[in-house]
Amino acid sequence: MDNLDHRIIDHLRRNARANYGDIGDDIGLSASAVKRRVDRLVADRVIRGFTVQVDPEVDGLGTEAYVEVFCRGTVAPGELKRILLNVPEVVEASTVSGSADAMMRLRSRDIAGLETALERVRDLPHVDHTRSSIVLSKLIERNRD
Amino acid sequence: MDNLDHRIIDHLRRNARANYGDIGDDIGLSASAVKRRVDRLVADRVIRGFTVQVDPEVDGLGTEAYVEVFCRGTVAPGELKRILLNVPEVVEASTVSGSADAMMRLRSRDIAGLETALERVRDLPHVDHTRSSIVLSKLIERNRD
DNA sequence: GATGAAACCTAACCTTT
DNA sequence: AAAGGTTAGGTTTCATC
Repeated sequence: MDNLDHRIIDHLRRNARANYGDIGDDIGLSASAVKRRVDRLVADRVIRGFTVQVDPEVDGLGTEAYVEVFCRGTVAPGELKRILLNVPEVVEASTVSGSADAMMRLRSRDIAGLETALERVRDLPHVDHTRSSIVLSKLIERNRD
Repeated sequence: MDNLDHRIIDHLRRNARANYGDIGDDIGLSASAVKRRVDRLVADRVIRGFTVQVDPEVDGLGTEAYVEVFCRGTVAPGELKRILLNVPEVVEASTVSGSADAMMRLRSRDIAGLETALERVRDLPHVDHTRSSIVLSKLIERNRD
């Protein structure tokens, strides 16, 4: 992870479909040297994937909520992950410090979709209750994912 | 924006560097038909850009927290946005339903960086207090951004 | 959807440090 | 060894039909 790797990542962040020659021209390496570095970055999981930024309206998932999950007793993170993966609306989930066991981000078509997803989460084993904050309007979104 | 466009976008979400031929094989179109559609999706700004998902440690932002913001009185969303933009650690912010006025996601180098960012948030005008949940481990991350 | 020329990817081989 | 450059082939892109 030297300076050249950082500059390659910067370039790919701006355009993940850039060709190796152009990246190389930018940073002063040959195309094949760039390819070798990109391959290594992918193999080392420094680069997790190449993706596309899409107009949110497109997939009809305009409704979002932050939901804290409170469990009964102690639940291992792996177990929690396994059970939360059953709810497709769960876009993100992390164990957190504080009184909640986990924080999730949910995405759905509309409020009704959110409601059914929340019912499913509350019916999962170990889950005691949840506490939701429905997103009213997005103020800031600085993409670094 | 028909079903084929959706399937192209799904494919690109999984791998933004996929070639047109492979996408075509997946959905039953020729490479050139796929290219025309992708070009159109980009021109129409349905596809906003192609980017890369990188290990957060790489840019030294391995520590993450969800933070609820509670304000004194009522604050307009635009005003809240303006003041939160002053804190670079705020990666995401939304107004939310419930007792908090906003939910933020913060990213920083380490816990100390999080602490100073939180101090800055609490010192902003209108902000009364905050409630933080520091991420211990990420369980799920289904990318839809 | 097909065609073909230009551009690109990629792996093997060579050079340099 | 480790990292970059060069070459050459097969593949992909992309404008045109």
